[in-house]
Amino acid sequence: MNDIYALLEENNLSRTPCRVEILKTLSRADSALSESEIRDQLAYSYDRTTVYRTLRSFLSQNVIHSISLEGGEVRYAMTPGKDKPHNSHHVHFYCNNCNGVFCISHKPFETPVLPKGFQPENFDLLVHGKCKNCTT
Amino acid sequence: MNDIYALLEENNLSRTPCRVEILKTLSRADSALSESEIRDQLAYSYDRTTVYRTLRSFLSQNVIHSISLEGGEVRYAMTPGKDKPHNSHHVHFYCNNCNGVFCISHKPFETPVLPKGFQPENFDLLVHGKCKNCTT
DNA sequence: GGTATATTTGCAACTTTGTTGCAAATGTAA
DNA sequence: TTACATTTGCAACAAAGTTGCAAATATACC
Repeated sequence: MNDIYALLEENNLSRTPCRVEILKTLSRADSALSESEIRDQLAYSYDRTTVYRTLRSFLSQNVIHSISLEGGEVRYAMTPGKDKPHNSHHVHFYCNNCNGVFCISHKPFETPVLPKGFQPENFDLLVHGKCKNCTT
Repeated sequence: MNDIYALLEENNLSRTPCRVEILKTLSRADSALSESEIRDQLAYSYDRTTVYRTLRSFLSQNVIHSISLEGGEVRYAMTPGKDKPHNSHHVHFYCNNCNGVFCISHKPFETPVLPKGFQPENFDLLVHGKCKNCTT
């Protein structure tokens, strides 16, 4: 709980109930949540717009990050180790079975050689498969 | 043009003007297009629903594939080498400058070790940076 | 604690996208 | 050319993205 207050303070975000609630929800979530899942899991119901805007401001401060799935679905999760030096390699895992999305911590991974003229800056890898809960 | 007819035939899709148009549009596109970009570039205007459904059927036949960007934007592009053996590694490049999305052909790339219990099936890598047209 | 100021919320409104049902139009095969 | 299977356009509605504005709330200062 203090972590959440600290996180808000670090990012110059005032401590409002909606913000605290959303961070609590995302913190306790096992996997990344969609906007509507977040809304459904809030203890108190906030306006759609408020949740939308709160997510925007968390995103812009890098308090949370979004993961875009096939077909355009978007999920949100706490940004792990926000304070650590910027990491340009991100790995997420999508479970074909339970539809869960997990942030995978990892060392920078090998990246493919790109055609002449392409200058890479960062890498988002989405791995599809079966997650730890679904591989019996 | 004959390629397009052949592609439709191979996939048991009847040769309708809308389908031919959409494939022509995607074929001549340098980068992946959004649904509305496709609609705008068609020589004749088809109903939104028709374009939507046409894209669905192309997707399900793997004639085209979709790329999901940050924030949930979706782009579509021809599936290169649809007939080649299934490739579980996909690489796309998003240009931060011109917003173009490019399919990158490549050899299978090294993938990071996943935590215990996660069973990978395929890998989608989205590289952000500057594309060949924008690196002066 | 009380107040002034800067933020955040809720609500209305509107755009775009995703999606379905249905009847009319079109493609395909015989 | 007919007969049947598909595809299209249109109406309709849900969900998501987005903005403006006034009311409610948080934060800083006395």
